[in-house]
Amino acid sequence: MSLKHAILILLESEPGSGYDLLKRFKDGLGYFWNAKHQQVYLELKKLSEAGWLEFEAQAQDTRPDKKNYRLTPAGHAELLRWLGEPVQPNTINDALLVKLYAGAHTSLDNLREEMQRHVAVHRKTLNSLLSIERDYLALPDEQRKALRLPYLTLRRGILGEQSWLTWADEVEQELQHD
Amino acid sequence: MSLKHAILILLESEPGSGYDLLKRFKDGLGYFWNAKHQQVYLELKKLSEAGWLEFEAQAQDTRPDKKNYRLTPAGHAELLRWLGEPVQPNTINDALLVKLYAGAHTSLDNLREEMQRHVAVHRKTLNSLLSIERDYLALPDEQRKALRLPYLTLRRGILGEQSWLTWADEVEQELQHD
DNA sequence: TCTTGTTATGCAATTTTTTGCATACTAGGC
DNA sequence: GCCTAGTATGCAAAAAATTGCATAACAAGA
Repeated sequence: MSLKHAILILLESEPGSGYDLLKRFKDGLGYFWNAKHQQVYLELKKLSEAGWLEFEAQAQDTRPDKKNYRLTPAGHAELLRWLGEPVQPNTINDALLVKLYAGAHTSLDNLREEMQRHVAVHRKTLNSLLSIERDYLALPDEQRKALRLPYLTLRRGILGEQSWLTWADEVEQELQHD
Repeated sequence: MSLKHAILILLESEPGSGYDLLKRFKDGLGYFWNAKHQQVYLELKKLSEAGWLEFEAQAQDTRPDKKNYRLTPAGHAELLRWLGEPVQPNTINDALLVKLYAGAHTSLDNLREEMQRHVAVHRKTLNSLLSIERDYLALPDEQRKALRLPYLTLRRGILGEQSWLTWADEVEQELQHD
C-alpha cells in the first residue's frame, strides 16, 4: 500500500487541499502516516489523473491559489474496494535500533545523546496526542460515537509512545554504567 | 538511512552470506529491520562495488554457491562514521491504522477479521522474541554483558509487541458493540 | 508421485519515497 | 530593515523498496 489510500480516506472524511492534508498528517495523524509535501502534491496530481479525485482552484488575494480536492464516485468506489482487501502487517525499519545494536563500536556518550534527542521527540508527540485525546473525551456522546474508530487509531499512537518511553527508561538505566 | 548500514552492522558482528542475513532479519531482527531477498542481494553487490565489503565464493556440492561477505577496513570506517551521525526518528506508515480510521465505511466483521489476522502475527512475533530473551537471560554473565546493547533492541521489540497487543484488546472491546 | 519447504542467488521493471531546487507573498518580532 | 515562520504549490533526479520472473537441487511428508 501507499500514500494513495491514506489520502483518499482523509479527503473522504473532509475535502481539502494538499496543504491541508499535510497539516492533518503533521498534527495528529503523523503517528500513523508520514509524507513530505512533494509526495503529497504529486500523489494528488496522480489521483486526479486517475479520476479518483477532482478539484476546484480557489483564487486567493494574498496567497497562492489553493486547490480543493474531493473524492469522485470512482474514488469512493476504490476506497470501498481497498477496505475489502486484507492489509499486510506493517514492516518496521528503525535506524535508531540499528545504531544501538552496533553501539559497542561507539561511545556511551554518543548513544546517550542520541537517545536524549529521540526521547525529546517522543515526549512531545505523546503530549500532543494526549491533548487531542482530552479534546475527544470532552465531546458530547454522539460526536464521540461518530469518531470512535479514529479514536482507536489515536489510542494506538498514545500506547505506542508510552511504551517507547518506558523502553527509553530501561535503556537509560543500562547506559548509566560502564 | 537505508539497508546499507543495517547490513554493515550485521556483517561486522559476524560475516555471512545474503541468505544468512535474511535469516537473521527474519528470526530475531525483523522487529527492527525488514528487507526482501532481492533488496539484500542487490545491496550486497553495491556495497562490494563500493569497496565496503569483500566476499569469497564457497562452492557447495548440492547447493548453489554461497558468497561469504565480510567488512573491509573501508567498510568498518564507514560504519564508525555513520555511528557518529545523528539518526532521524523513525517515520511510521501503518496501513492497518488507515483502514481502521476509515472503518465507518466498511463492516465491523471486516474490521474484526482484519484485526484477528494481525493479532495472530503479533502474538507469534512476541512469542519468538520472548524465547530469544529466555536464551539470553540463561547466558553466563560475561556473554550477557557483551550482548547488552543488542539485548536492548530486543527489549524494544518485546515492549512494542506487548503494547500492540494491549491496544488490540482495547480495539476488540470497542468492536464488540454496534 | 506430487506438493511443499528449504537452500541459494540474481535481473528487470515499477512503485514509493527522499532530496534538492524553485517561486512568491504576508505577518510579526527584534 | 531583517529574519523567521507560515501559506501554497510544484518539477527533476536519485535512492529505496516492492513485484514479477527465473534457475536449480534436495528432503520430507501426504
